[in-house]
Amino acid sequence: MSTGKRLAKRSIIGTRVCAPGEDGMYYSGVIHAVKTPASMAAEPGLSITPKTRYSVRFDAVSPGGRPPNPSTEYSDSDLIGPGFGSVNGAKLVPGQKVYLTFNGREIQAEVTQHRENLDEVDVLIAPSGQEGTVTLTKRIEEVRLLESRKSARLADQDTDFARLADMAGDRKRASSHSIDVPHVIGSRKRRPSSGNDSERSYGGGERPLHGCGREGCRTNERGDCMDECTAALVLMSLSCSPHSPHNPLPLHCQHNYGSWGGRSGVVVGSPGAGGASNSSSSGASWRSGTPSPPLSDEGAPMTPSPWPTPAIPSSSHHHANTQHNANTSGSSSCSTPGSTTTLDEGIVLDYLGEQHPRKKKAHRMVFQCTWPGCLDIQTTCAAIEEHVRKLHLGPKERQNGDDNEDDDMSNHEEEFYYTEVALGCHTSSPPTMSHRDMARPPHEDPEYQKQLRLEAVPVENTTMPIKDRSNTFNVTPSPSSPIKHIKLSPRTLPSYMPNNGLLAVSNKMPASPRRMRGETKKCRKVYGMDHRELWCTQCKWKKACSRFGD
DNA sequence: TGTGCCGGGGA
DNA sequence: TCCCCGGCACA
Repeated sequence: MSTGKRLAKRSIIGTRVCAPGEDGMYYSGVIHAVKTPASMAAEPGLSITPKTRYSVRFDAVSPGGRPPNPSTEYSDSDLIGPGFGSVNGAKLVPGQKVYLTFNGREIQAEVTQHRENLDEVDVLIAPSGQEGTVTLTKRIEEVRLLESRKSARLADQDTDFARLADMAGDRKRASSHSIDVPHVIGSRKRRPSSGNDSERSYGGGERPLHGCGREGCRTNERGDCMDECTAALVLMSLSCSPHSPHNPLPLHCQHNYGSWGGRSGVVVGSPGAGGASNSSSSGASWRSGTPSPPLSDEGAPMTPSPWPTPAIPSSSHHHANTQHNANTSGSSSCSTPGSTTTLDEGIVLDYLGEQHPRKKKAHRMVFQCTWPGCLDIQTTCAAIEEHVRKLHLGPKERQNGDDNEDDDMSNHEEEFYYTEVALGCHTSSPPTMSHRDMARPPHEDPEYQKQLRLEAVPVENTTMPIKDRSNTFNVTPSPSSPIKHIKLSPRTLPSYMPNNGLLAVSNKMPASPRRMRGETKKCRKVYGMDHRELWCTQCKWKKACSRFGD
């Protein structure tokens, strides 16, 4: 039975925190007692003073660990967690277990070195889907001592309390000894749109600094800019047609909907492949691999049919009837620039202004492997995929499973490790149809895309695999066209992005995960109350907008 | 006050 | 699971 009221604040008891053990490592646990001196102990959690001591019930520790004595009491400065200190101020010793977001999912890592002067930590990870371990250098604020256990829906938003624990903690309350009631899991308290909001669980923010130089593309104090840029650039190269011939969803949708190689329940809230199902209303949809919401209930997404679809009813002027027959011979993953991509719920991205799907390509495409250290070039899509598969991914990556989307997800990983390179083509950006401009998100603006292309050139002048291999983001050196093709791993999409994450790309990347109100483009605003039928399902249900969601 | 959307509930 | 909506947080 629900009262209909939600608690705005909760006791600090139960808050997950980390406390230092005798070995210098931090161990996670839950506050189970708060002791405030003198008269203020009546209401734990609300009467906290600098002298308050906290008892922590530590989680089970793996063999070899030396958790602190459970009877140890800590002051707030000892603890790391929501409402307490942040990992920024912690000295991480080698062997310290940390969590970080890698390829859109949270993984556990082990600190090998902490360079306090640089605020960097070297961590050892064993990414799923890869053999062996990988050493990453992370910013200290990118690692978390607490495993994120928030709901799936929240997992891709910045309310990752673990991050808040590590990040927001000191940023927000460093100046005060009085402990505000922490951000508690499940709390519906709105996130402040302050600086710490930039702490998103970026799916691919594993790279070191890699600024794109675009002002609107803030690097989030680190290198996460690439994700946003990449996502934005993908708009221009949605020629990354879905791999599976029978899977019509745009790439981002597929990946966000799909499963991600099922790590058995270690980490809740680590959207793997896409890491971006923000709009999931059930909160568990991506965990179960179930698309949520369905692609469209009124829109006209690309149909599974491999042949051209019938004309789309003109009930919506947003639904351009420019479906492109993507069933070109050969691998469907070989994209065709200029195809009109239908995004979520009927929104058609007519990127690059190409209105003529059958327009002959005036250029020749080759395919370049982007696996780190490998720049092998093949002339066919199949060849490069084979190359990637055999040389880099290994045969195990390939299993003949076309029976469901999940298989598609995992079976086409090679797609992410090569890039299509055009040799001497020219892509112009004619103005788009004006009636579509009416509801065009900024990223669909030809001017914006043009700007993106211009800006991408100096940054990615050569094919350059990025450290995080999932972000296979390449711009060819072709002189005639700044950007020919961009392969974007599904994991590249920032995890805060909704299912149709691409639509969320804006020419202004706000520091806040939520758009500022003024710039919010939600279905309600775009279509108005009068055209509620055009709203995305989520908006209709008063859920997080899946179309223009951020 | 309008908006976004969480959480819950009914069908 | 779909759909709706009360109500909270926020601008």
